Amino acid sequence: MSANLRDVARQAGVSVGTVSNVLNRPDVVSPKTLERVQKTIAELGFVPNGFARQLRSGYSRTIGLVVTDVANPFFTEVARGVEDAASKRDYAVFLCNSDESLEKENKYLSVLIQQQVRGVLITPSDSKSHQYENLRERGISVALLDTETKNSSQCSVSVDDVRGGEIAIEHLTSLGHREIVWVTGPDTIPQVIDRTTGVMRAAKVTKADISTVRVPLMNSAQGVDAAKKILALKKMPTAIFCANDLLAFGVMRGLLDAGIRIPEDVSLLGYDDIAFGNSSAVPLSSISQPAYQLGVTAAELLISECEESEEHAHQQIKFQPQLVVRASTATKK
Amino acid sequence: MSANLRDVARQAGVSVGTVSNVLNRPDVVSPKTLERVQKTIAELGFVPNGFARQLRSGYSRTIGLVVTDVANPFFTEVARGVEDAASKRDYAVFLCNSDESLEKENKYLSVLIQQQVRGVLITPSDSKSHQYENLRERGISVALLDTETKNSSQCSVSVDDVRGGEIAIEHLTSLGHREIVWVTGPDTIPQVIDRTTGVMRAAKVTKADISTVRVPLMNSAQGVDAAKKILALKKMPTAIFCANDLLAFGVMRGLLDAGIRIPEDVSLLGYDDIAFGNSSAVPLSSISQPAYQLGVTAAELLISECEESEEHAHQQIKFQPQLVVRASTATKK
DNA sequence: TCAAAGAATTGACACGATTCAATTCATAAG
DNA sequence: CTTATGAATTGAATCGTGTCAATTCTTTGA
Repeated sequence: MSANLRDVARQAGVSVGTVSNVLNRPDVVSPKTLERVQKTIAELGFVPNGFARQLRSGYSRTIGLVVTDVANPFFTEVARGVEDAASKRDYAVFLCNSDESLEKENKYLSVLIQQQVRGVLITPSDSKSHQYENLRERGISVALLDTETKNSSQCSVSVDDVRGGEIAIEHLTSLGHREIVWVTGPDTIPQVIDRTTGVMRAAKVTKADISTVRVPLMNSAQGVDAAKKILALKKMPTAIFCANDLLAFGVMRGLLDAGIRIPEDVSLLGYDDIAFGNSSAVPLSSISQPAYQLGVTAAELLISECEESEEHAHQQIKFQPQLVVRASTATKK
Repeated sequence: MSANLRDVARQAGVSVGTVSNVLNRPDVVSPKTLERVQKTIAELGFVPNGFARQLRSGYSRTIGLVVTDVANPFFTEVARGVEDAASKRDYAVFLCNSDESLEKENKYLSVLIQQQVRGVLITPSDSKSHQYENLRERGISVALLDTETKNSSQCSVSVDDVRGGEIAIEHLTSLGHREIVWVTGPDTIPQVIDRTTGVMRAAKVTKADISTVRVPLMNSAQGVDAAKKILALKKMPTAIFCANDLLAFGVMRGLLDAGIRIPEDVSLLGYDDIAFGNSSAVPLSSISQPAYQLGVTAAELLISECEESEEHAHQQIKFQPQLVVRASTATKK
């Protein structure tokens, strides 16, 4: 079996306390012993047992990241940011996938509690959930990711989704579109709620006519379904705005297959600006979000909250979305 | 702070041993006490401390998954399979991203050792690595994912990459192509090695002429670079085969931007058959792999190895790739 | 009513690291 | 050569749970 602290101590001819010091406070041990112990550690291939360490210290160096869809490149980009930032601080990341289901989300939170994570970064799949208090009572920091928090008792890092919705409608109306279909997911998802708010607000100002097509999940298969629903409408819209790029790709495929041209017959706008956007059948115009940056910022914020819990001031950081125009949107003919 | 075993025991008026039995062997404790203790557990919101538990038992219910690129939809699909299967068995998954770097891979393996994972599923970023022995000595099971193992002392779940390479070249040559460019990654990556073997073998049989364009990473940005290199070639090929779809998307973009038509001027074939394939500018022909199934199978195999380490017989499972023809490949004119 | 068998419960010890008061060692000043 | 001081090292106690031999309680049959 693998070596433990005591083995190292015996081998190096020092006490376990000293070995522990070598690992955690190398400055208090003499250079000579330091070197000798480190050599022994290397020889035995000793790796400290994380559990024992954390059992004693009370804290782990692990954080949980709960996203609604790992298959969505937007979230993998976020995850990459989280992982890079965490790794820099020597934290490991548990990546969990809630699939937009509150049930799965709660299940994973339970698992994370058992794993005694130090903090959790979560993209809530439902606008109201009280499970988070539960975590905090256990001393686990929680920060909201890609969602703005209502109460200031927690950190959040988000992108202004209301503004994103506005920008989208402003863009489409500036191209002359007034008949717009808004393709979106369940109205329990925070991002959906906010983007809808922005859409409706901008529609009022620009006198655009919005009809909503709602699907249960925000992936590209559902986008194809949405396209069918749109084709079945009494009156075809002149523009379509989708709550994320995956939906938009599905809609695009559904429409192209039905012989509808983009953007000649209908303009199509996505949200997230995932990398594939410029490789799609018609390069997709979209609302861009700083995904990687979002992840990095969130992880740094969470870890700093974990480590300085007393003097930590909760922050709500909000990034601004940006319009990226490619080929799928054009002026109304 | 949150309650522990001792608190529950005191509150319920029993010993810690009994509470522990309630949790782990409820059959040995009397129904009356069982109920009382369970009620107390609920009242105090007690959740067992995973560390202490695992420290004592020596085993965690956690596995590590190391992939070369989380941003690649192929791997997120694999990861999804792993997670679903693990979750069914009550295991949590650490998802790590090696970015095709041996250094990062080793770093994550260290982290996984510290986290005392029960097993590791890994897509090696280099064909030879001895770190795995290190894990096994520590009692951590290791199974290879998406790579065939040479020695039968470990499990592996893979797709026949040699055959995949052959299928690809057979397809292209059957369309009349003889001048083919093989766009691929570093020849240290196992998949690259195997696919190259298949390519060369089939090329010999079909008398095709293969020239290789090698890029350091297998993502779509590198694909764009590869397209530039291809355009700079003395003689344009009539077909291009890419080691994965991301590369192919990049190549596609690079060529289309340069005014080259696909498949009229050149046929393009990818590998992985990721979901975007049918949404791309030109729907991409590709070699399909059962990604989700790969993940599920690997996780089940690994977990069964973990739990029945004595009577476990190592298995090498190999799936077969399949050709998916879309619009990016056509007969040579 | 009593003894024996079986069921239920107990509680000390172990897991492997961290912590910190106590001890030993090294150095410099008197 | 002593002593005072600070640096380095030690090792027992501790974290929260699982295990298991030992103990107590309950039931059963004569």
